[in-house]
Amino acid sequence: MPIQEAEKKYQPHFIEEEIQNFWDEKDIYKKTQLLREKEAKYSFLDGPPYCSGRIHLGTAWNKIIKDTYLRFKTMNGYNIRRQAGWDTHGLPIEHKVETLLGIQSKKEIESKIGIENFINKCRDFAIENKGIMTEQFQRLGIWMDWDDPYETFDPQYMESCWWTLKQAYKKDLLLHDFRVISWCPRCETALALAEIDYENKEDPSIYVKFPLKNPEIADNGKEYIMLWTTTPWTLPANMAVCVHPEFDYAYVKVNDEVYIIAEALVESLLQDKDYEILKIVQGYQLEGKEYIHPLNQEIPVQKEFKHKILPGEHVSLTEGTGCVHTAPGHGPEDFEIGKKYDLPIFSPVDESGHFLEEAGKYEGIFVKDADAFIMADLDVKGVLWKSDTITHRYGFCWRSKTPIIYLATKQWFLKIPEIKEQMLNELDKVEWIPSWAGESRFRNWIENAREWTISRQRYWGIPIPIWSCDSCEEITVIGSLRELKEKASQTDFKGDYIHRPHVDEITIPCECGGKMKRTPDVLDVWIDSGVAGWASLHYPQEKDLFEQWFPYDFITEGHDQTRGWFYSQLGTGIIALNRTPYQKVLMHGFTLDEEGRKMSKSLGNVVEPEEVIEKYGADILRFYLLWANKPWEDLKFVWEELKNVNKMFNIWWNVYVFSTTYMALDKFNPLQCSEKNLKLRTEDLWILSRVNSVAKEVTNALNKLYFHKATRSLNQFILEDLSRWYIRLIRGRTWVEKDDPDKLGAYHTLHSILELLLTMMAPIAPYVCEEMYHNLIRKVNNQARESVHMLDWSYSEDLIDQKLESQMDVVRNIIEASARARDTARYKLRWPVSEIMVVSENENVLQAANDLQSVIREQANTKKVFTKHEFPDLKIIAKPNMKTLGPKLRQDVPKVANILDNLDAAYIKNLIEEEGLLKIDLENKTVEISTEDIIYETELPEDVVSAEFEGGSVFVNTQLTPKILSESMARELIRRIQDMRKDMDLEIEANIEVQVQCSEKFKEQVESNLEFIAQEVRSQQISFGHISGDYTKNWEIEGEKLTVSISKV
RNA sequence: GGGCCCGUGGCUCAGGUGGUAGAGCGCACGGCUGAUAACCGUGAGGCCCUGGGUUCGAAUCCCAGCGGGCCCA
Repeated sequence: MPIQEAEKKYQPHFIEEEIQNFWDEKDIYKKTQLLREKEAKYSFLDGPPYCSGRIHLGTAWNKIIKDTYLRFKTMNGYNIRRQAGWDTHGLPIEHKVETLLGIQSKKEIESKIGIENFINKCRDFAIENKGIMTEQFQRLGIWMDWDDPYETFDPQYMESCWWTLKQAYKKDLLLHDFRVISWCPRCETALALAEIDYENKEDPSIYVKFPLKNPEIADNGKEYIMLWTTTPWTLPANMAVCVHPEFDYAYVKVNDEVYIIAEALVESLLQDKDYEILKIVQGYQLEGKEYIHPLNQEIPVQKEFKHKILPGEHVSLTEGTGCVHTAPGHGPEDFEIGKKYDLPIFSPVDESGHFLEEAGKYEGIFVKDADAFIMADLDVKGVLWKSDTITHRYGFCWRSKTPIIYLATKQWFLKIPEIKEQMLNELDKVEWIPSWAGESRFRNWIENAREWTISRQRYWGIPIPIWSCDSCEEITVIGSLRELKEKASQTDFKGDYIHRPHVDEITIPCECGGKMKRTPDVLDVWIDSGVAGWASLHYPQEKDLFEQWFPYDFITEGHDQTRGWFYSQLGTGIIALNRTPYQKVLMHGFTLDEEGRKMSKSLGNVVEPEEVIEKYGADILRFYLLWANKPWEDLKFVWEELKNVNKMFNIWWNVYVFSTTYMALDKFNPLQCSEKNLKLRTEDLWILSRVNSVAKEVTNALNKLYFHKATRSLNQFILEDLSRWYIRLIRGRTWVEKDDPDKLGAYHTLHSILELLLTMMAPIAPYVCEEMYHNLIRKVNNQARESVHMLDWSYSEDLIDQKLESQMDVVRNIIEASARARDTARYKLRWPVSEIMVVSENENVLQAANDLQSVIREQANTKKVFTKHEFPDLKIIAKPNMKTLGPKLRQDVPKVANILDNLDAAYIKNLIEEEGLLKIDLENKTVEISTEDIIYETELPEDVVSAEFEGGSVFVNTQLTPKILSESMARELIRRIQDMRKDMDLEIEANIEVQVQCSEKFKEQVESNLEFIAQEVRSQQISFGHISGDYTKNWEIEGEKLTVSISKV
C-alpha cells in the first residue's frame, strides 16, 4: 500500500485513541518487551504511588520521565522490567475509609465497624483507586506491566517485608523501648519523622515564674526562676528547669520581686519595665537549686517530687528566658535530660491526647484544651508573668493535619544510627543526577538520621511480625509464612490470615510454657515501600527474579523522597542485604503553578493532567513536561507555554501533511529508491547531516537524562531546519510534474529524515510517532517492525558533515541579509534581481557562498551570485572633518573643503596613508591635512542596496531590465492565479485554463514568460482577451488593472 | 534556626572553563502566501535579585543579605 495523504489537521485525540486501540488489540507492549527478552538487562524499579485518589500533574510528570527513559532504553536494545508498583497501606486510606463510613476514631472502628470489616473496606478502596489511577496513567501513554504490578498488601510482598524485619532482629537493629516520639492524637498512633509536615500555627506564648524553695536575695521570699513555653499543657509534667552552665544569668529586681533570667535576654524582656540587676552568676552556679512546681496542688505526683535546676547544653538564647522548662515525658531533648539525671518520665496523657488520672485536676481534658485551664490556674496563683500568642512553625500529622504532640511511649525502632556509616558508604556508590542530590542533600539527611519509629497503633498495614511471651520476656520475630505456620499453636490458616485481625489471633507457644502473642502494632508504611526492591520479586521466597534483576540500575522520584523512598530503601537495603538497592537516581522536581507556588487544593491552583490532555493531548503534555525545565528543577506549569509546544506539533504535522500529500500524489515508494533514479542536492545532504546531528544530541541527552536538552534540540530542528528552511528549499522540486530524479531526491531525503525524526521522538511523543510510522514506513514496507517502539535506536555518524552545516548557516545569513537589503529598497522578493554580490574578508564565508550558490540563487531570487573580498564599485567620498579643521583653518575652511571635494577620495586616502599627510596649497600658504581631518564615507552606485550579516555584506543589484520586469510581472500574475486556485479549493494537481484581460502593455511584458506561468499554475493554456471562465476576479498589478478568469479542466 | 536548589527583557527559559547579554512567546510596524491556526524583516523592551569582595575586567568566582521551592530543627 502506498503512503496516504495525511489528515490536514493535527487531531491528537483522534490519533491517540486510535493508537491506543492499536496497542491494545495487537498487544504491542507485550510484543515490544518480548522482542528484547534475550538482550542485556536494565533493571528499573517504579516508586509506588499511593493509591488514595487520582493522579496529579507531578505524578504524571514522574511517570512520563520513567516512560520516556524506558522506551529509549528499550529501543537501545535493553531488556527492561517495567513492573508498576502501588503503595496501598497506611493512614491516608484509613482516613478516607473512616470518612466514607462516617466514623472518626479508633474506638469506633473497633466497636462499630470491626477490624476485619474495616480492613476489607480499606483493601477495596485501594483496589478501586488503583484501577482509576491505572487508567489515568495509561491515558498518558505510560507503558508498564499494569496487569502484574506489585502491591504492598499482597501477602507474598508482605512476607518479604517480614523477612526484612527478621534480618533487623538478627543484626540486633530492632529496639523496643520508651521514647518520647511524635504522636498524632487524632490517628492515635506514633508517627515517624517522615510523616510530619510543618506549617505555621498560632500558640500561646507564656512566661511563668517558678518560686525558688530557698530564696537567696529577696527578703520577702519572692524569688523566682522565669521560664517560657508555647505548650502550657506540658507544664503538669514539668520535672526540671535547664540552664546553660556557661551562660550568664542575672538576678533582676522588678518591683518587689526577683527573677532569674539569662542576662542576654533581660533587656528585651523587661524593656518597658523598671528593673535593677542585683547580681550576675554563671549557669552552673544555679545547678541543684530547688524550686516549687506551681501546680503541685493540682497534680499529686508533683507534690512528692523535688524539682531542681539542671545544666543543659541545648539551652539557647534566641528566644525565651534562657531557663528551659523540661518535661521528660513531652519532648525528645527533655527526655534525654530526664534519662541523664534519672528523672521520672512523667507523661500523663492517653493515646487520644486526653489527660490521664495522674494528671490530677486535669484528668479527661484534651491537652490542647487544657492550655486555657492551666493558664488560668497559673494566673490565680500569681505566677503567670506574661501571656501572649505566637505564630511559629509547628509539626502536623501528614494526613489528618492534626498538630502533633510528644508523648513517652514504648515503641519499636530501627537503630539507624548504628548503620549510618554504612549508609553513607553506600550512598557514595550511587550515581546521582544531579550530583548534589546525593552528595549534599541526601548526605545531609542521613548524617542527621536518628532511630526510626516503625510501629504504628493502627489497622491497615503490615502487621509487625513480633510475638512476645506474656509470662517471660522472650520474643520471636517471624520471617516467613512458613515459619509462622510451623511455630503457631493454630493449624488452620485460611484466607488472608496475614493482615489484621486474623494474624492477631495466632499465638506461639513459648519455651517457658507461656503464650506468645503478636505485638498489636502495624508497620510504618515507609517500610512497605522501602522493601519494594526485593519484596516485589518475592525474595527470598523466590530467588530467580531476584538474581536476575537486583540491584536496580535506575530509579527516579521527586525531591521530597529524600526523606522518603530514597531513604527507606537505603536503610532497609542495608539491613536486609548489606547494600543499596539502587545504583542510579534521578531526583526530579515538583510541579508549581504559574506563580511558582506549589499546587495545592487549598490554594485552588491544581492543574489536572486530564485538563491538559483534553486541550492538547498526551503527546503535547509529555513533550511540554520534558521541555519546560531541567528535570531536577521545579517546573512552573504555564498554559501559555503549552501553546508553544502545540504550535511546534502543528508545524511538525504540517511538514508531515506536506510530505504525504506529494508522496501520495506521486505514489512515492521509498523502497524503490536507488542511487540511479534519484539525485541529491547539497541541501539534501545538509538536512541529512542536520537530522543525524540532532539524533546524536538527543542520544547523548537522553543517556544523561537531560530530557530538556533532547526536546529543545528536536524543537529547534523541527522549526528552524525542517519547516522554515528545508521545506522552503525543496518547494520548487515537489511542484515538478514529471518523475524526475531531482524530485525523487527530495522525497527520498524528506522521507528518511522524517523517519529518523519520528524514531528520536518516539520515546517522548509515543502516539503521534506511531501514527506517522504506520503511514510513512509500515504502509510501504510490510517487513518493517509492527510498531515504532520496536525500532532499534540508531543514527549515522557518517552522514554528519559539520562543514556543510556551518556553510548552510552562513548561506542562511546571506539570504536573510539580501532580504533585508531588498526591504530597504522596497524591492519585492518576488521580483528577481540580476545579481548579488557577497563580500567578505573571511575565506570560509566566500567558499560557503560559492559552494551553495544554487541555494542562494533560488532563495535570494537572483540570477547570479558573485563573491569578492571587497565591493569593487564602492565610491569613497572624503569629507572635511569640521571639528578639527574649523579651529585650525578658520576662514580657509570653505576653500579647503572645495578643493577636497574636487579631489578623488581614493587618491586622498592613498596619499595620507602613504605620506601621513596631505599638503594643500592655498593662495598664500600651504595647509597640512592629516588623517583625523578627513572623514571617509562610502557611497553605493545607483541601483545597489546592501546589508550586513555576521561575517560580511551583501550587495544587491536592483536594476530593472525589461527581462527582469517581464519575469516580475509573470510572477505577480502567477501569485494571483494561485490565489484563485486556492479560492476555488482545487486539488493540488488539478489542471486549469487561464484567461486574462489586460492592457496591451502588460500582455507584452509577460508574453515571453507564458510557458513559465502556465507550468507554475498547471494551466494548459493562457489566452488573452475573452473572459469566460468558471471563476473570474479583478486585480491590480503595479497600477495595471486586469481581469483573470480560470476554469478547471 | 540549619541543609540543598533556584532568582537573567512583560512571560518561559539559554548562557555560567570570567572578556561589550541571547532565544521563544507577547507587543508595535512593514512584508510574504499552494505544507502554513504558518512564515520573513524591523523595532521597543535587561542596574543578569540586592550589597560587598577577588580581578585590568563579574550575569559567570567568593562572602553576606533578600525572595521562592523542597527537606529538616
